[in-house]
Amino acid sequence: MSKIENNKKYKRDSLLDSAFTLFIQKGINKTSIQDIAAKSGVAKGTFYLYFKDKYDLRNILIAHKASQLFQSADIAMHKAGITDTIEQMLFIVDHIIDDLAQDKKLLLFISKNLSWGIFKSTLINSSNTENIDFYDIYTQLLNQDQYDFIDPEIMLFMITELVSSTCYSSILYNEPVKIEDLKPYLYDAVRNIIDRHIA
Amino acid sequence: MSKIENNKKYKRDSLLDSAFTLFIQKGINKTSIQDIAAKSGVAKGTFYLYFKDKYDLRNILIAHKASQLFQSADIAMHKAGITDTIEQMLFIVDHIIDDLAQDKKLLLFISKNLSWGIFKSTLINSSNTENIDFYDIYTQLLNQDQYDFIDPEIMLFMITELVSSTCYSSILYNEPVKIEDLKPYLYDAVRNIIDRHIA
Amino acid sequence: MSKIENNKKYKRDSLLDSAFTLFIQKGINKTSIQDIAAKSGVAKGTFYLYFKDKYDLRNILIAHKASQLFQSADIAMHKAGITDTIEQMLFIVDHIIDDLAQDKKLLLFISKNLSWGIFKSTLINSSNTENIDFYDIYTQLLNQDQYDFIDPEIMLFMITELVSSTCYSSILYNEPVKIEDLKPYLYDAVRNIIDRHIA
Amino acid sequence: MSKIENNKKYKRDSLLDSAFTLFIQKGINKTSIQDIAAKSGVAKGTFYLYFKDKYDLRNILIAHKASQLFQSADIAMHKAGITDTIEQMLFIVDHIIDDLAQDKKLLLFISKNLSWGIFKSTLINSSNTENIDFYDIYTQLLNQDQYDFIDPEIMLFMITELVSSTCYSSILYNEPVKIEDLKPYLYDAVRNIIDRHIA
DNA sequence: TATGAATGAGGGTTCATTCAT
DNA sequence: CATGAATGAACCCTCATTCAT
Repeated sequence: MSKIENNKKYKRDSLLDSAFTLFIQKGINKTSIQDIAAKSGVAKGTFYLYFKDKYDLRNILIAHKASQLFQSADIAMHKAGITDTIEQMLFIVDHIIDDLAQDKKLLLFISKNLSWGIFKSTLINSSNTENIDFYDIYTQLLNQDQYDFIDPEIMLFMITELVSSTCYSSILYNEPVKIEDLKPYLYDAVRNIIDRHIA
Repeated sequence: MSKIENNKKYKRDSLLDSAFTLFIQKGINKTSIQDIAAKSGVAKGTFYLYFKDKYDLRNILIAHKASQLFQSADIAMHKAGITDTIEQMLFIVDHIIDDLAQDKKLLLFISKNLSWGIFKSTLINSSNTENIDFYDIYTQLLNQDQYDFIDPEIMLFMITELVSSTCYSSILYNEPVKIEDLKPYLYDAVRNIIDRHIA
Repeated sequence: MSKIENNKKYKRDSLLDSAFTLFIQKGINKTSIQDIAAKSGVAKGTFYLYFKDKYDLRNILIAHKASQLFQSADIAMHKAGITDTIEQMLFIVDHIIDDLAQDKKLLLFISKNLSWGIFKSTLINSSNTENIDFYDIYTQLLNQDQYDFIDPEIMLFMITELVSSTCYSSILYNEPVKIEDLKPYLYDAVRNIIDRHIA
Repeated sequence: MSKIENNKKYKRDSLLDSAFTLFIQKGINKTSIQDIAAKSGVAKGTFYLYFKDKYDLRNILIAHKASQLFQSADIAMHKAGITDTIEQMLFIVDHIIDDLAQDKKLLLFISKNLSWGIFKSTLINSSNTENIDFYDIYTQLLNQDQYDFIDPEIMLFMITELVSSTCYSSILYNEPVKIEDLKPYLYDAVRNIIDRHIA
């Protein structure tokens, strides 16, 4: 990569980082392109050389951040040598929750912007080279031989929604209880959902 | 004087209705007060005679709509003569889901705006006379004698979050499956959550 | 005066009082007719039954307040039995300064709004019955027999402008010195102006 | 780059000029930013690239205009070779009065906006590089060796207030007499004030 | 007389987007 | 590639004034 290429990549990343911080601090609607450019130390016009508009940038950001979460969990899972599919799923859930509990800003951003629709279209079906690992995790879980799941996609859907929506309130506001206190009940519910889907 | 009072009530309702439609069509951020007033056939300034700003109106709308849902379910439940607490909960969930399936716009609006935090502060703890029934339902469920629930608030929280987040995707986009196909799995999961909370 | 007449007079005075307070607190530009009406406990429309607009009310207020100041000084002067014209002028100046030093709000209002132009047109030449005494004081001073003044109107003009403009800064902000410290120099200057106008 | 800088300076000056004219014609309160921008032939938004708001612009204008007056008088005074401090003061007063008599609009603007408070804070104590000459004049007058003035600041204050307030009415409205007829009396009064402050 | 609901013009301000440099 | 001055549409909100009651 040439020096110019490097410089471009650096500017793009800088804009992404700045936008991420500002989206969290003030919300996407109250964040102006001027704000993002200023925080990145570039001119307003430069923004348009890299992104179409604020929402284009946001979508890229979501895919990027969510993908990172799953990759990190996947790597840790393999390191831990877990092979049972059910335990793999629980490990990933737990790892992601812990990551988000550490980084509440990230949770705030992802929760406000990530739905199952985007989850599937942007991440799972993505041809985006950045997010390949993520697609792998998903298909590996669904097409494995250990268990014979009934409607595995519904199962994953319910788990995803239950976990993400309860964690949002619990991690960010400790409502109705803090995440550590919620976890036993939550994982119990998840296990039950899985059990009910085994043929 | 009654004529004027009636006229005011009519205007206020008209503004609420117009705003509701526009919030759904374009989202609250892209809806201007000008838009709302125009759709209601009143002048821009008139809006401010009834509401402080867009968000004041939204909060009133959320409380109103959500309260209606629960009241309607409560009434139907009593008509049906259901007395078992667990069956009551499932009946209410089912009734609300059916209402929302009929009125996707309402679902869209409520989902985007109703969180567990608002759920508790606006509805449950509300001293708002409009929403009294709703508070009653909640406390009746928690303080009944039939069952001895462990952490009933966590239980209700998990049920609420699981149901609301899965229904959003399922009713609106039939993703991953349509609501009728999701229901068996969903109610099964709900029942399991309840079972695990019985002492 | 009938009961209705009394009521009308009362409302008018109430509007004048409310406006005076608000003009001082927030300035005339930031005071709305709504504000004035609300403070008086009457409806917005009622304002227009008594005054043409905000500025109509203000002019009436100025004439009224300024006239009061001079009347009060005149009465005190006669009580004190001062007969020498020069001493009369100095007595009036001193009395008004003391009144304004006691009532800084009044000073603020009058200074911002009273010019020599209004002074003459509204007060001196006024056929307004409320301000008759004031006109008398002015003509008495000019048409007396004790002294033979050269250009007495210029003399009064210079005295009025010197006193009013220096007092504003001195009473309100103690700049460059407080009024008690300014007085000796000021009265000395006034006496000198008078002396130079004696034929 | 110099072209752009020139253009910016031109725009800024154009806005200042337009505002000045409008402030005089309609008063600052009735002058909208829209008006100023339109008169300058720029878009409304452009105004905010140069000034924070209307009052920011006004303050810059006052300092600028008042400073010009004193500079012009100072230059003329030195050209005339006047060295006696008392004569210097009278020369400056006379020069400024003549300038203002020629430019009634300027007088109108300055009178409505310039008080002793602003006089001191904005002009005398200013670190603004534009107004340095002005500060010099003031300190030179106060700290000279020819005369030993008692309370020189009070003296200057009284002269300033007397001159500015009488000139306003006289120049603009010829009330009570036109400025040429007032001058003899006024300068006589000023000389007397100075005399009484010599130790 | 008195009301106060309704109006809608108009103000200040922000900001996405363009384009000459 | 990068800039940032300029734009002007669009926003929110206030308020003097009117008029049906």
